[in-house]
Amino acid sequence: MGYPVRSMADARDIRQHLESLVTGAVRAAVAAGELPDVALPGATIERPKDAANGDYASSLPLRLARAAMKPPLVIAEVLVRHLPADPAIEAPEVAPPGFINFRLSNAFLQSQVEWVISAGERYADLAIGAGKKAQVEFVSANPTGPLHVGNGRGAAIGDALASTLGAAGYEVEREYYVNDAGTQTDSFGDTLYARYQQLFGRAVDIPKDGYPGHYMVELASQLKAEAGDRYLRPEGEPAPADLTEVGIDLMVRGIRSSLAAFGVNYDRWFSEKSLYGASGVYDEVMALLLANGQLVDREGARWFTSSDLGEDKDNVVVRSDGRPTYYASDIAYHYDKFVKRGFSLVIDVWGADHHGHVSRLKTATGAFGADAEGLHVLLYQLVVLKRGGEIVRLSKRSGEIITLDELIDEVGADAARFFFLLRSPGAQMEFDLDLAKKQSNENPVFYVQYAHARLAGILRRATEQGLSPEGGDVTLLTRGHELALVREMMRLSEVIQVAATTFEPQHLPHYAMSLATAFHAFNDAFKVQNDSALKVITEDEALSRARLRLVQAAKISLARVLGLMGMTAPERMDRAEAAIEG
RNA sequence: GCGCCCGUGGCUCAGCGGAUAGAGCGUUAGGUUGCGGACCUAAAGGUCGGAGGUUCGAGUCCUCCCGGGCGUACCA
Repeated sequence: MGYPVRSMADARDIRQHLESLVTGAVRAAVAAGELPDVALPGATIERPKDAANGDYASSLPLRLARAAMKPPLVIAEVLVRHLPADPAIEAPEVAPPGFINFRLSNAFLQSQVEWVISAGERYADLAIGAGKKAQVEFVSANPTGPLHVGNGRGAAIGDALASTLGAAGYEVEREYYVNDAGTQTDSFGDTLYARYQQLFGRAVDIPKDGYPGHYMVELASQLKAEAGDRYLRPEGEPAPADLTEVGIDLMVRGIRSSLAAFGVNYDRWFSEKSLYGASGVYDEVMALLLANGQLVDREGARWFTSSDLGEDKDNVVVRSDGRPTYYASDIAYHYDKFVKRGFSLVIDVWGADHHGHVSRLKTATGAFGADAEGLHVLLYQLVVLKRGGEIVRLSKRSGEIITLDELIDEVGADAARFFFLLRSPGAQMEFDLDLAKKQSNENPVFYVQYAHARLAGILRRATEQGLSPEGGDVTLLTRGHELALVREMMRLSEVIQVAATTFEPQHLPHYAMSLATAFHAFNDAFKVQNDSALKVITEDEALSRARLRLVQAAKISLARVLGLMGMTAPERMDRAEAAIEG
């Protein structure tokens, strides 16, 4: 009762707090002549795997043993003697082979419930990106066809990463780079015109390097429906000059709505073509590289002399026909990102088939004077689809793809996102369509969302009974299942910190599952034992309010991580017919 | 050939150089007539592809080998 909640550290800096306690103990031990004056390694506070070893542990004695010429256990005991009492933790313990284990005090854990509630939607926000501008560019698929399932993986990863960086304090922008210039755009336009002409009864073949997919027929139909024969030219004459652009715009419109259906909204759609327009970005960076002596004309083309900068070979930036390559566009684009717009952290989310491009882009980034360290290319591996036990390989341009729209239709955006995020980007993943749409306990998506719905249900029920969490006394929360839930809630900031610094969003869904587990176990504990003293809502009103306070905080935590993943946090679950018939 | 990614229980995959390698699904044995069981508890199941090395300590770092994927364009 009356514990000075605000004066304590919160979950965001408890590790740092413990670290400073330990280093303080080292200084004290050195001053007392019990330890030689040795250099300290950093970051020694860890999370023991086994809860029996406490909430946090320091391995400093193990690291110090050699330099201090003393056994780790002896060092640990010396340090523990010099550790001051602290309200956030119980008495530290020494454990072989030389750890110092810390257990958080109940008072501290209880205080976190209030902390979470006061932080609300911003709970677990960090400041590691404060004052820095970050950009996440993702999907950026060619607007020559609809998005497929693989693009969905990039969308889920990029969007979640952007949200996570936002939570870590960065000012974040989401961007889609529209490849509306270049050779693929041309053959797209040629295909579109061929399909368009076919609709008017002309016997025209699509170009051999064109796009055979059926969606091009649909696109032509859409064009005909919207514009009639306005784009038709006499037989044998070339397509009207603006047809390609109109087609690209239609395609981009479709891509934009697919992504919106997936819950992804961009701050900016950046046109590749704009690099060559009035902005003058392309001319500017090329002039810069030329002045640096990093461009040479050879064999009729213009080359970037990347081999001088450690690359395997030089690369063409201007073809012999005078048109810039994709590489040239990308150099200009990243010049725009770093130099023109001042992002200090730039993340490109690419499919792994582009990995050959990473190194030379970084080299170019350094060449125009930006800090290439600020550029992170996050590669994600292929998606293999599985349906009915069969593997469906996604192949580009085969015309036979499974679109993102179809995936959303079939399994829903939430489930698709969760499964995409669950796997580390670097691992090839198998996407089991049957599992993802299964509305049963085989599906972890429902497990997590159900936990949130249950939390909401409890609060709803309490309100009906005239009970609210207001004024709940958190110091009444002393049972194992209650405190275990608080411990799990506290991990969120660590998860955000790891995800935001390693750019690995897979930590989010894994954390969401264990938070849901902690809640389900808490929720179940009192039911199983049929012990009225263990119910969330009991005759004991004070205890009920305290538990509701915890429920409120848990709901905030779970909603936060669902939000970071771009998933909805449902107040109730709608059971679909599929589950009932089964 | 060279370069990058991946190889962890039956399946799909986590695992910031630390203490007995984890989860979900599947399997087995229980609980649960519920503030929404799409729940909970427990068990069985792995020489972390192989061999060396660094370290007080290696699934994690280094080298080599094996297997799978991708790249190695004046395509993107």
